[in-house]
Amino acid sequence: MLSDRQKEVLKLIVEEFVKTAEPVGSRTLSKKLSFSSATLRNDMADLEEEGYLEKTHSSSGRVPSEQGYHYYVEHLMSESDEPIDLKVIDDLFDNLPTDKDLVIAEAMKRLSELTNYTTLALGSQAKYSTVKKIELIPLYERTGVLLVVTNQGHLENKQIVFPESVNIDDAKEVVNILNDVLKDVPIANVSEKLHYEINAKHIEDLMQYNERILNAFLDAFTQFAESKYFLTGQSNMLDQPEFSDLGRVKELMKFFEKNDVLKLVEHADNRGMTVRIGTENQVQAMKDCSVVMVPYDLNQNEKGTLAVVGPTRMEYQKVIPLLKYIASHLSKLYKES
Amino acid sequence: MLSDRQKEVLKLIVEEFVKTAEPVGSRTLSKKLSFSSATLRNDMADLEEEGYLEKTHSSSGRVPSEQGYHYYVEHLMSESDEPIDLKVIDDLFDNLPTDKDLVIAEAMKRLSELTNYTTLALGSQAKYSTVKKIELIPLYERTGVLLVVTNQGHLENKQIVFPESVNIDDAKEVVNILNDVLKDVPIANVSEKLHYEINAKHIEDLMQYNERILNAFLDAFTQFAESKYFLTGQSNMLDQPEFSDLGRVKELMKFFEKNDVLKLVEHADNRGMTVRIGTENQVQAMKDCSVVMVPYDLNQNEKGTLAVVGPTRMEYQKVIPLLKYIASHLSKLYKES
DNA sequence: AAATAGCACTCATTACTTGACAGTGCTAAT
DNA sequence: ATTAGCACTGTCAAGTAATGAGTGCTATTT
Repeated sequence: MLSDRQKEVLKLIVEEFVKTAEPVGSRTLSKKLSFSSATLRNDMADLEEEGYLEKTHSSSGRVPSEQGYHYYVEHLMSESDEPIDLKVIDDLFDNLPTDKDLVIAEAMKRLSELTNYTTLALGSQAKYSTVKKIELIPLYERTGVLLVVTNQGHLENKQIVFPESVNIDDAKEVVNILNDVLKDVPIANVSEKLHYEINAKHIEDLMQYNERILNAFLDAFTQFAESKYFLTGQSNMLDQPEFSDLGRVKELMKFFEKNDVLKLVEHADNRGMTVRIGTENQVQAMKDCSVVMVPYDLNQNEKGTLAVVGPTRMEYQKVIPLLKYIASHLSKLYKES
Repeated sequence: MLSDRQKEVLKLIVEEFVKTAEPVGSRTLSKKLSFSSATLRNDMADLEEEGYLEKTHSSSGRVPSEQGYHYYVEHLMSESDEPIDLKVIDDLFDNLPTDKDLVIAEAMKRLSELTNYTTLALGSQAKYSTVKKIELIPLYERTGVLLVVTNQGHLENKQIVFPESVNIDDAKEVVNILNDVLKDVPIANVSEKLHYEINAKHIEDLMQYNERILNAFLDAFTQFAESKYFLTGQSNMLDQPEFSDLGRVKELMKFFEKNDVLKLVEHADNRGMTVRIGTENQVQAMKDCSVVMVPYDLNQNEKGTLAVVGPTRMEYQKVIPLLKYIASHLSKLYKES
């Protein structure tokens, strides 16, 4: 068990290190706590033994370990002294853009500017919704736009060019049949359903020489399955002193460029905040980074995720309330509509 | 005027420097050219005086100047010795995805992998096309998706929530009127036209208490005006030795993250290749970078732009033919449909 | 028993020096 | 016109030394 003073020491070390990015020594602490540096050195040695602190080298000050950060976030963190400025966020929700995706994107952009970290948002994932309507909008004799709309208002579109053998009325006929067959079918089951019904409804031949439409159609569904995400403020990380090493920077930027970022928010607790610190992220490039995730409601069944990616030495005090604030705003927004 | 030998010297220096990123000295050159180093030193001094070469410090080898690169690209560059591998590109155009935007994105992705530089593509810009169809797809009693399709097959959609005072039939009525009024109107003129017609057609009151629809609608047009672009392989630049300096890296990454990248391809010659070297890009962060741009046909009136962004020390020999090859493929693709 | 003062010791960081080396420009010889 | 030879210049890497922040331990004080 940690003594009260040890807790206080740990808290101060985390906060000091977050602020300065320099290992914290006993002298610094003794200025804030009315104990001599020797006394605090003993506490620090104990905290290190228990795994809450680390040294960068044998005669350096202490730095919080991953365990130390966790303990801080879960037990020691208090309300920030300077109250957080929510104006920029409130302003957005007071003057909502009409496009919901834009709300998320903009909120996360502002969050990333406010915190100087990178933000990641997972919006509503089309793959969990059902087909509402399929439509073919003709443009010219042989081109048209194929639309698929889901009950959640997601939309995928494909421009298609018909082969000469197909006239637009045939194509419309196919679309009508598809509408009948696929209405209210969950996106995930479309492919299966389609194969089954193509036989049952004897539209096989119509489909066959309309292969192009079928393909465009299947393509649209494939794209639904890809989850869209918003990643903002990648370059903010470059201002963090932990990325003063070129190798690290490369590694991180390449990681951000890959679509692997989504792995970061996998298996997040979708009922409350998740904090993953350093190596818990299971990604080499992120071993000095923390990810704070908060779920938000998209509708009764579905949750999205908002996350902040920063150095382990992150201003948790500031990030966590901000994230929760935005998540609750978004949840409310989706509930209303 | 440059003597033949001087041209040869310039060519070799450019190619050697492109390969090694090290200033080229007279000894290196004399191994490839059967003249003594002293002779070549004289030529180098002349080339420097004429502005084709530079020194990094008083006793260093020579490095091409911006003018030197230009001369190389315009007069000295020859076919690459090792023929360029077009397999990866051909493969894409042999197995076309149904979505055209995807073709561009994928082509540029492959180009960026092939060259290890960053690529930038400007696709067809909706703002130059005309309104083909406006549609409202109802989802539930009070929500729907508003669609605008252009003659080029571009599409913008907005999910909208009606105020209680509006029923969906009213909304549909508005959409019908808009369809009449805006059909074949260029996107750029929509706003003007709309204001004029709202008065003329006496739909003012319908519109007024349907403000939300009108806004969603105007939003859709605003989004059309934003040009979409594809930027790929940003982190490739980090492997270039010119970006071994953290400050530079930061600057570049921040530049890529802003939407300013489009400035790079502004005023490009849309009839043929444009090469902008170093400071010609008018962007601080790009002062050691070159941009090679090639236009491609989207249709009779409209051109897109493909560009490669790399260090000034770029493999022009490899990049230029590849870019042209992809541009011609894309032009053909758009012509067919 | 808890807290503190004092001291030897450990690393990291910075500044400075040095030698090796790759290259130049110039002059004199071919 | 070309080349050999040489003095000179700047960069880079390795080595050295001084500085300083911080620790652990022990003996002493409260």
